[in-house]
Amino acid sequence: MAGIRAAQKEKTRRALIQAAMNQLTAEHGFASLSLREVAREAGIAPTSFYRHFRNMEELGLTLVDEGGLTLRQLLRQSRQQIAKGGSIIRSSVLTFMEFVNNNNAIFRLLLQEKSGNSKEFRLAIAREVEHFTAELVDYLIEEQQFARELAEMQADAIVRIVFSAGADALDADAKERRRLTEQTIVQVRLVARGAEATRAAAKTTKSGE
Amino acid sequence: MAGIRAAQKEKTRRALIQAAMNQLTAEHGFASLSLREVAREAGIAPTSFYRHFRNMEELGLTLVDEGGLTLRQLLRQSRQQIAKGGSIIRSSVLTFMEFVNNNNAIFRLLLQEKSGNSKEFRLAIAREVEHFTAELVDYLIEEQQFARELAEMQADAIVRIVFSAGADALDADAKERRRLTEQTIVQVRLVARGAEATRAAAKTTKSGE
DNA sequence: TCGTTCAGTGAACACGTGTACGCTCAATTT
DNA sequence: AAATTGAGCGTACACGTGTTCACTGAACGA
Repeated sequence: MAGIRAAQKEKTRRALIQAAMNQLTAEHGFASLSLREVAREAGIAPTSFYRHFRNMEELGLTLVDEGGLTLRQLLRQSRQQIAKGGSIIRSSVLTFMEFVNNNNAIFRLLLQEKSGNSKEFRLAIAREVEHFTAELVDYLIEEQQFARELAEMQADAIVRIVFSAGADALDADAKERRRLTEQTIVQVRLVARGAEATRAAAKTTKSGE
Repeated sequence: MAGIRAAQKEKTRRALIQAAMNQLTAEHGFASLSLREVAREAGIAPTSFYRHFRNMEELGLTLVDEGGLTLRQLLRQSRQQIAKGGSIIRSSVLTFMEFVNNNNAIFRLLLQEKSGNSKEFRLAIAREVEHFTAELVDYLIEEQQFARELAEMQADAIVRIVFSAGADALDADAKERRRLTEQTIVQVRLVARGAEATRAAAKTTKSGE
């Protein structure tokens, strides 16, 4: 009942996934990944690839899924750091940047395929980003008592800024990355302050009627 | 002195650029563009390509340059139009979204290669984006009397938001694109208001010392 | 008018690609 | 013990790729 056979299959499946990851560098993206090279690095014959994936796209979607999984781990981490106190904005941005730093290849894949050539890829990644935004919206409504519409505007803007900064961080050295992180924190606070001012203005208007 | 020869060369050069544009679709990005196909569509032999560009990368960089130039000219125009009244934020965002809509292929190219696999591309596009930001910074300092640092934070955040929204607009239908445009205008105003509040707070602090 | 320049050509080359096919042989089932 | 399954292999094919090279002939400068 050990399933020697199934275990071995899973093992080489992981080898294929790992091989694909390894070949994803700044210079060599998923689009230019070849079935043969991936198979070679995984230590199997090119034709054996088909025992595991119908084609390269299917492998790619698997990678995106795994990337999304890791991204949700980040979200959980971030939420825990908020719970134990400190600046919500600072700790969230720091956690995000740390993720980008530690999962270089995956974040790069997500970024590239976000505006890549496969609609299926684009939709899959858009879904991931929406999760991120939705959780931020919930936080703003429940913890900060923002009106839904204003919370959505704010959250969407913040996510755009943070992801965009994450993209820039990929090409940056350590020093530049620190600068970028601090800048992002300031920018997110700018948005938060703008939303706060907007809320205050709305209240004044309403009470002045 | 007409330069029949030079004129003809320029003509087929334009044909090559146009051919490359035509082949840039949502499903078929620049990376998977082939020299031979581009040459074929331009109506010349594959080998003649080299009379105009050293390789495909050079062609791509030309496209990036042209796209960036066009966009900057449009935005400058739109900024000048505020002299005759109207919201500068609204008209700038509208202009930008119109560009995205009318120059689908180029904007897609900019987006993809922004986080693509060629360092030279990434740098070229980063340079274009810096141009936008720099012009916005100048405007904020000269026309709105912001301090340099605050102007830079603000401008950078705005550019990130707008470009990110532009990216989403590529996959959106007309209705969704309108919603996205209005949302972006609100978000940019959020940032502007946050910067305004920050400036006001700083002045209060200073005069209170 | 005569030599030079040079955009465009066509054949050829070496290479990497995806994938179809039939085979092996150990794990598994009957 | 015998039959079946299926992961992995090796060969082979057709195809598109970038790039080389020697060439043609019209536009050009002297």
